[in-house]
Amino acid sequence: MASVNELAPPRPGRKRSEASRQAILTAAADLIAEMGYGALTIEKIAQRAGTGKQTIYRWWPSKADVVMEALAAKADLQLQVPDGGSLEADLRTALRASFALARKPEVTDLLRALMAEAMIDPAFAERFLAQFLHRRRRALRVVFDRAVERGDLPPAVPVDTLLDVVLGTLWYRVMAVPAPLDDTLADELVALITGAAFG
Amino acid sequence: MASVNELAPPRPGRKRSEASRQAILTAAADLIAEMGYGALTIEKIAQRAGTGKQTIYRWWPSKADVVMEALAAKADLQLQVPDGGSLEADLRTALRASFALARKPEVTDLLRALMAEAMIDPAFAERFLAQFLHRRRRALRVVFDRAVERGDLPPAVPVDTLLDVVLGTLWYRVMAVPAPLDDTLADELVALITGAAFG
Amino acid sequence: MASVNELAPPRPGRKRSEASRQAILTAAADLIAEMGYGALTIEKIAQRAGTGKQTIYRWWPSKADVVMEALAAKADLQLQVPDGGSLEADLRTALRASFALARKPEVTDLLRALMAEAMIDPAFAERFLAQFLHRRRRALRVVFDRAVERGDLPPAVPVDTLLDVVLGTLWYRVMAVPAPLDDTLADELVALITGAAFG
Amino acid sequence: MASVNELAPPRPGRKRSEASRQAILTAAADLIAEMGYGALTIEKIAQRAGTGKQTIYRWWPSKADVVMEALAAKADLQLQVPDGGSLEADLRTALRASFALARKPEVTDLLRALMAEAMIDPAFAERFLAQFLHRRRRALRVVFDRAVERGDLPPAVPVDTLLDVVLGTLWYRVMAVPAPLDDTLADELVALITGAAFG
DNA sequence: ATTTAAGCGAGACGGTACGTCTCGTCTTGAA
DNA sequence: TTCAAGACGAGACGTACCGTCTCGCTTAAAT
Repeated sequence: MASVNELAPPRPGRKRSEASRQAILTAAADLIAEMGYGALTIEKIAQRAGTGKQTIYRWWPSKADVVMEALAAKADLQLQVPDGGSLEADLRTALRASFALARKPEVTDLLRALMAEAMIDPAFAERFLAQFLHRRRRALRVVFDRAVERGDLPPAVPVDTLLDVVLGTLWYRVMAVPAPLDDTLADELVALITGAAFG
Repeated sequence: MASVNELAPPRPGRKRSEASRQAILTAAADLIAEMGYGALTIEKIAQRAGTGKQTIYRWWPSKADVVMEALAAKADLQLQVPDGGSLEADLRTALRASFALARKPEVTDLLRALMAEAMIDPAFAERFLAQFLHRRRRALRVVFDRAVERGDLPPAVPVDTLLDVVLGTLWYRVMAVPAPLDDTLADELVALITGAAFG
Repeated sequence: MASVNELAPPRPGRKRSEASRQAILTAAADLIAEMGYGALTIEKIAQRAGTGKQTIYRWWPSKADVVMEALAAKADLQLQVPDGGSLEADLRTALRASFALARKPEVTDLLRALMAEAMIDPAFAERFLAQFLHRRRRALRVVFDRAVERGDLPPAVPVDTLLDVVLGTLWYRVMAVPAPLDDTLADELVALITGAAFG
Repeated sequence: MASVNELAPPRPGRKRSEASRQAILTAAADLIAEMGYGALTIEKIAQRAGTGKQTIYRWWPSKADVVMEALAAKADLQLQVPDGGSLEADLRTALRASFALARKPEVTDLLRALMAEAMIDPAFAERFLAQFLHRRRRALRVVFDRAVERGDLPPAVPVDTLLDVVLGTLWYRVMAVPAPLDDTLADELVALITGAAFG
């Protein structure tokens, strides 16, 4: 997105400070790790980053958007699953990668914070779904679409529901359950989905 | 909770006002419906309920606990699933009932708010999990345990993972997806779980 | 001032803290003495006084009103001039007293600050004129009215202009001139006014 | 003012823009008339004038200095009183001219603003007194000095006090009193001063 | 003609204070 | 002892300006 290479209109005035941007994202992530999202404030981010508050308000609509960009800096949002020949192989690959990312402690904290904010602030929810959740959902969907084309799944299979199942399980463990997001869970989900008769 | 039935020692002084308790729960639920959980404050609850703030602080540790009690007043937390003879029947019954409850708009709002708060406030998370989430999880677990006993499921089946799948899907739709929590989804989940070979 | 003794309706809730009121007035006066009115901020007053900002905003409409009340605590606003038998005697008494008050350094600072604010903020100007300037002007006016009754001044004398002359000179020295507000000036003004032929 | 006439070393680089200077002075005066000095900011002046903020900071040490220069553009600061033959005539001429200038609404606003700023900002006070107040005071002083030479006033008369009386009355009406700065006041002051016995 | 040195409009920057909002506690007098 | 009311110390909110610092660009004197 935002490939503004072609005709970036040379606006007047001083350029945005990349150093400040980085300092703000780092400060936000560090503060969440130290004291939790509940205690995160714009003022603390600004102070820790050594910037003015206005520099944050100028570029991000809310502190949750700062956190979302901090996550994007940590996690490649573009999930790519090469064709492994079967649904089972592809799904295992995709889930293990997703789980490995989501269980990294500094990522888990950010995920929880973002989902919480999305449930509280509808305006942010829109941005979070569009820029994060649905992006990854679409990436995972190609695995299922490929399986349907390949014949691994019957054409009538409710792909959206399968996505809800897989992603729901991931998020449920992130949010509500102490059980780990490990390869075992990935394999169990793969077995569940590939083992179901569907019909 | 705190079943003060057995031996309520007759302490001196004025009794707790049940009218105020009800007014507070109602005010909290109404305000969430009107302006969202993000705009909910203790002060607004007190003003709407016509009580003092201290009356809220005296009886609930946080505004999220007020909301949790307001939800308990709306939804019977004790899910009972009579034995329907098969896993398929029991699971369908349980899921349809759960989904019907969770998709009621005034309940959905409260669920979202509580889960959000649980992800932000670890102290509340503990109470929320113990008093709400795990209670319902245990209720659903008997359906699977019964199926294992009955032989509908092999003994080695990872029951906890199945619970995560079912409840995760429920929560994922509540939180992140516009798709409805309807009987179709319940049936698809039942088919997925009962259709899987498991081993 | 505002003797609300007669029928103070017993309002519910906590009473206003007299300790905080005093701390705020003292802090404001001290800060002006230390760093000047230009550097005075509500936040510094609150911090120095050990109160919250809201406690200031709750009781005073602006920081200038705090300063005005701090001045009232230092200077008795009710100027009383006993009848000395002649305009010359009364005027000398009144001016010497006024000048003695106004030249006290901690009072001079507050006077300058209040007049400055009155010229910048029309809403405060109204309060300052009504509650301070005109109150003292009226007190001085009785000296001249008494002189007219007594026959020391002809009935057609423009009393208001004489008040402007006397008070204008006082303020001009406070604001713009290094020359002192001493008894010499008072005597010169008395000589000027009682020596003029008026007619 | 800053007479850089003699040996302006011809420096390289772009010349100061007279258009911007005028636009800034005009914008400052207009904004004061529209919203009062209290709401005047450097940023609003720059925006209204269509200049950058730096262009203001480069040439004026504070916004009050901008206002002072805007006033100089409106009012000739050099008060000249030709010899009219008597103190009475000269003083009447001088006061009527001063009052006529000071009562013009757009001038009154600027005078109030400048005096207020001088009482708040000691650094500006120095410039204001030297470049404005004392300049006019000296111009008026020649009227009294001439009268002493001429014999209209006894040699021992406290000229400085008379200046304080006259200018104090002027400023007091500008600042604190709704009564007009009209010819009547001028005549009353002349009568007061020429009618006093002084001795 | 080219270089060099301001000045210019624009606007981002690190800060500070604003006036408001809400927190959780404390105080008051009535029930 | 609880209740409604409301003041209190605390501190974050989002905004407005401060005075400074780039940024490309326009000028104009010196090369």
